[in-house]
This record gives sequence, C-alpha cells and structure tokens, in this order.
Amino acid sequence: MTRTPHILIVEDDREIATLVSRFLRNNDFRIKAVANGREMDVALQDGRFDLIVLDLMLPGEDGLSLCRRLRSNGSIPIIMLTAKAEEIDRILGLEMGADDYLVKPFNPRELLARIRAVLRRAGGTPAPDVGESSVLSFSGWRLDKAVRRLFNPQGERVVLTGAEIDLLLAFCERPRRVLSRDQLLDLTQGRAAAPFERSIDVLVSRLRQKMERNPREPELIQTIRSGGYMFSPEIELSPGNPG
Amino acid sequence: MTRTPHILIVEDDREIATLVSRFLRNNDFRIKAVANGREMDVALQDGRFDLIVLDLMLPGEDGLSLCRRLRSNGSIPIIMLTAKAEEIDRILGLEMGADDYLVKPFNPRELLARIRAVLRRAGGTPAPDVGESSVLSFSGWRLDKAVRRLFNPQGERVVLTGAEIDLLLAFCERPRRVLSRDQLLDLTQGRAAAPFERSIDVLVSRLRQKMERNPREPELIQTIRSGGYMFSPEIELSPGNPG
DNA sequence: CGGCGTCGGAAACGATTGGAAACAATTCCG
DNA sequence: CGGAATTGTTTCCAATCGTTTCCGACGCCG
Repeated sequence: MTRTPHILIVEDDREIATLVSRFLRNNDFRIKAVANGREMDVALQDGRFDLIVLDLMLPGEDGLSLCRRLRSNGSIPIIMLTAKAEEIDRILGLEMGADDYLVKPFNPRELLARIRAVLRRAGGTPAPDVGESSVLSFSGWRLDKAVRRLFNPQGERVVLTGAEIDLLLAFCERPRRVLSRDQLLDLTQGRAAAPFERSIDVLVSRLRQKMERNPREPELIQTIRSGGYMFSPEIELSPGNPG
Repeated sequence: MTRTPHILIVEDDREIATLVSRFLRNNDFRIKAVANGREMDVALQDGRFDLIVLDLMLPGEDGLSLCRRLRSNGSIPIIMLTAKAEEIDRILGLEMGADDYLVKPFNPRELLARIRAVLRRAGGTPAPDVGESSVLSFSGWRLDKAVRRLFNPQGERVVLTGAEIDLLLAFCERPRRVLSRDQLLDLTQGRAAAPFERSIDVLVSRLRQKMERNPREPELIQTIRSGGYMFSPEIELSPGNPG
C-alpha cells in the first residue's frame, strides 16, 4: 500500500548521522545518509526520496545553498538542522523555505514527530513528478505525465499499463544513464530488489514489445550487460509536433 | 492581491491569548481570539480565516475534537498548541491532521515562523484554498463549492450525490497527488478504512460514470495500482466562462 | 575453435488488484 | 409510515504484474 517513506539525511557529523539513521530505521523509514552536497546530488540522481533532513553547516556547499537549489528544482520536503537556536532567525530571514527546523542537540523522537508531520502535510506520495509541463517527448514519441498516456510518432495512442508507465517515467527522468535494476525498482516502487528478482527485466521486455520497431534490436532502451539498462533518446520538454 | 492573513486563536488562557495576539498583530496579521469551541464556531460563521491556532486543552469540547470537526468540514490550516511534549506523540498517533504542532511554553517568534511556513505552504501549493472562492474549475468543468453543483464543459449541470461531491472536493484539494483509499476515506468521512472495504472504489467508479468521456479510459481520475487514485487536472481558481 | 558459466529475453503461470453489477442497508422526504 | 434515492457490501471477472522456467547469447578460458 503506502510504501515506507524514503528519507535522505545530509549530515557530516558521522555520529549524529548513524544515531539518527538507526533510530529512524527502527521506526519504519528507509534511510540513506550522506555527508555533503556532492554526495546528496549523487543520491538524488540514483533514488527517489520523500523528504530530506539537511544540516545547515556542511563542508563545501553549505545547507542554505543546498536548500535553495532543492527548492528551485522541485518541491521535496526539507527539514533543516542547525547548531544554534539563534540561527533559526537568520534562516527564516533568508526565506529559503525549508518545511521545518530543528535545533541541535535534539531528541530523535522530536525529529521523528516533525518528519511525520511534514510527510502527512505533503499529502500523498510525491506523484510521479508531474512537474511544470506535463508533456514530454523523445524521438517523436509523446508522453503525457498527467493522464499517463503515450503516443507514438504517428500520433496514435499506445496503451501502457501502470507499471509500464512508471518504468518509462523513471527512464525519462534519467535519460542516457545506465540504471541498475535496483535503481529502477527503487525509482518505480521505492523498494529494493529481492535476490533473483527479474521483474524489471520482464517489464523492460514488455515496454520494448510495445515501443521498439524491432524488439530484438532495441533503439530506445539499451541493455547494458551486467549493468542494467539505459534509455538512449534525448528528452525534449516542448511537445514534438504530432503530425 | 495578497490581503493580510486572518488568524483565529482558540485559547482559554487569557494571558497567552493576549500576548500572542499582540505579537502577531505587530507582525501584520489580523487576529481574532476566542476562548473555547463554541466561540470558535460563532467566529467561523462570521468571518473567513486563513489559519487556526488551536489549544489542545480547552474547557468544554477539547482541541482534538475541534480539530477533527474542522478537518471534516474543510481544509483550513491548523496549528496545535500542547502543554507537554509527550502529548505530541499522542496527538500524532490519533492522526487528526493538524498542519503543525508547538509545545508550550513557546517563543512567539517560533509560532510566527510556523504560521508563515504553513501559510506559505497552503497558499503556494498547486492546491488553491477552496475556501477563498466558492467556484473552482478544471479541464473546462466548473464546481461550485458553496451550492455543491457541478457543470460540465458544455455548461450543463451534472447532478452528483453528496458523497460524490465530497470525494470530488477531496480530489480538488489535492490534485496531482496519489491519494490512498485510506486518505480519501479520511478526507471525505474522517474515518479509517475497514479491511476489505471497497466503498471508495465504488464511489470513484460512479464519479467516472458521470464525468469521464470514456469511463474505461479515465482522464480525470487515474487509478494508481496498489497505491490509490490521482486527480490529474490542474485546478484553476478563476471560473471558466459558463457559456 | 569449443566448452562452460553467466546473463538476459521470452513465454507460461498464478496471485493480486481493481472495475462492474447486483444486492442490501440506510437515509431522506413527504 | 412508505417509497425513492443514496450509499455501502459482496461477488464475480478481467487486467495486470511478479515469478518461474527454459533457452539462447555472450564472454572467458584453455
């Protein structure tokens, strides 16, 4: 049903990071912890997260800057951690729009409560990001994210099932990158792969049947042996001419 | 355009009430303070409010009950005040859906920050505050919230039953989000789903029969398998030309 | 060049999920 | 009180999706 929320912690103090991670894991969250902005970017590329817990003081790019960047990109909920109470005023003054704030040292239960509140507020699952434009296109194909429909270069509707659309959306969000089966499963279902699991393979096969000119020689979805799959087309935001 | 936000404070401790009122007035809010649930009801009859600050412990009907009532009526943002930190867990456990929580004694600046955050969220999100205008529209449809009537893009009245309208309103308040059946049931009736309950499914089906061009291939209400449903259109506040 | 192990594609199967229809309970209204 | 409208429940069925199995493709090694 509602899958377990996936939370990304950006915190350079290893002790706090492990403490919090463990506590939250014990409370039914999936946790990934990273130590700085660069690692955060990588993590965001690889997986889908429901909420970010962000330390203000970080080596390299600091939390404020990261927060602003995240905000300009999307609407993922953010909880900020600060070392000093006085900082909160400064943060608020800067209006960088975190969803909540917490002063260190904090009780993990407090963080837990805030996370739950923010997640509940955010409402449902962060839907397959129906961003600004709901239509994207690639190699003549058009994909309408809002109504989850696909049209081939001839403008005909190609009916996809829900899981197929989810997978295609995951590919479209990360084109021209090798994605492991594990990543794809995380992106589409927010869960890890069981050993011997082949469901992504099957789904790719079904997508190919419906989309590839010749499924034996795929042009859109490439197989990367012992690596995963890669979506090769370039994504355009403005919808291609259907004619 | 952005008028000064109007805030209703429900707090029986006169000292806190005046203190907070004065502080918030100094920060450009319009404030009305009342001491219990009955007065709150009267105030809500008389004026429009953008947010309610609600004390948990109140004489007569307590804050929890009030909160649930408010939630079942509309989507006005609520911030709850509690006397003890431990209560937060209890409140969260009860899932009555305030937008934020604050433990007494609190710094008024903290309350200010929370209010701003909640308002920003409520105002900035794609979900417009249905309370503002009584008419909202999507994909050519018009829904008059005040008289609970729906008109199709041709301007013809489409008769919906009460439960159908409630569900449609819930969707309109959270468009483009995946909403679980549990959430939908909570939003429309304020109760949890029993195991094997299918009533939301049936209601969705009935809505589709009345609203979708082709109910077999829904454009407005998408099924998200093993997740729930998603209302895909964008909500506009200015009503379309009735034609 | 050929054998072997690994990897991925395809097909078949079975479990889960959601749509639809029929029915029962409840509410509404006079 | 009675009938109609409304709403929830149950049942059946088709679509969907994950699993399993088999087999061919590929690479590594001698």
